[in-house]
Amino acid sequence: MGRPPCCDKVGIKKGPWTPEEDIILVSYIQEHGPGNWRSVPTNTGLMRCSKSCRLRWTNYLRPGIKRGNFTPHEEGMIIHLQALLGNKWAAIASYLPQRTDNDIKNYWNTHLKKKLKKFQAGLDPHLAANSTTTNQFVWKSLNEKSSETMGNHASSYKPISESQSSTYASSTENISRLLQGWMRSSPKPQTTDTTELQSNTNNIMQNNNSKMVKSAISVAAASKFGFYQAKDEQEEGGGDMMSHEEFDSILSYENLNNTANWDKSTGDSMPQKSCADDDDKERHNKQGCDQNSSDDPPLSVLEKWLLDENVGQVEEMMELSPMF
DNA sequence: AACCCAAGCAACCGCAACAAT
DNA sequence: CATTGTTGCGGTTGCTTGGGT
Repeated sequence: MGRPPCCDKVGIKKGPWTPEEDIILVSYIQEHGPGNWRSVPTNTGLMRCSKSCRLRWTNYLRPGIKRGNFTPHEEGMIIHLQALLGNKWAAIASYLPQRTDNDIKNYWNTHLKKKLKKFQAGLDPHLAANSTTTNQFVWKSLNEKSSETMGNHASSYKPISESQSSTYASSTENISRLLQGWMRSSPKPQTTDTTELQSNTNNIMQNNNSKMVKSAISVAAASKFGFYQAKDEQEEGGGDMMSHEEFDSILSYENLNNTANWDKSTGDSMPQKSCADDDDKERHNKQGCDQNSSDDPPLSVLEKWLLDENVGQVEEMMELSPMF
């Protein structure tokens, strides 16, 4: 009978995060950087446990998160990686740098499982017995299918490296979106003044933009895997966002200039916080900080194999599918 | 309009891994 | 080496929302 988990402590708030809490959290992280989550609730006054703060940051607030529909190619990647790695969502997410493990996990459980079942049901039993083979088959099938449905839109696909400015949402964009959603759902806002709140959000956004960075490994992976994204999707996401384009235009420059310092796994968006920082050295080493160095990233055998294999498959797919 | 149900997703929980002492 | 504290991960829950009746 040990002490209760931190989140069970009296006074710890649970449930959905409010925009105010998000702003407080982002402000704090912007100033101090992610990590040392233990101290976050204490220093910010947030009535949340450290785990909750970390989760909120990594899954929703950190810059670089892409939300919304998964592209057919992302689907394929997930299916393929799941077959290779199993339910290692964090590992899978590392190959889809714009997506969080939670997002991928949810998408797998709610969409892809069903799709796989559906496909497996119609497959040759010998093929279906091998999940890896099956999933790779499904990936191709799905892509072939999606290429049919995409039709003329196929030509509008382009590599992420050419359109990354709009694919990388800032943490403040996330807040903005949340704020708007929250305003929609709350006729009588809990805050004194939502205009002020939005103004605060904008301030944070502007401050945060200067620190907006992007993962070097993600760029490498994206270019190597040949991630593609539909223009339609970008446009679709832009409509409901306050000043989306405006911030995108700023981000596009910042992102490209801060590529090398982004630590995806910690969500560390602070370019000035180098990998050599004593505090984070171990964690960075463990989680692949070396990959941010100017040298070629050291890849595990599995990663090398995976990358090589996927390159082959992507190229093959690009040849086979009109989508690419 | 009211109710029911299923899907989707945000958030929580428990455990494992790791570092510090 | 053992203990303690912190962080990260994967499974699961439960709330919200949208569609159907």
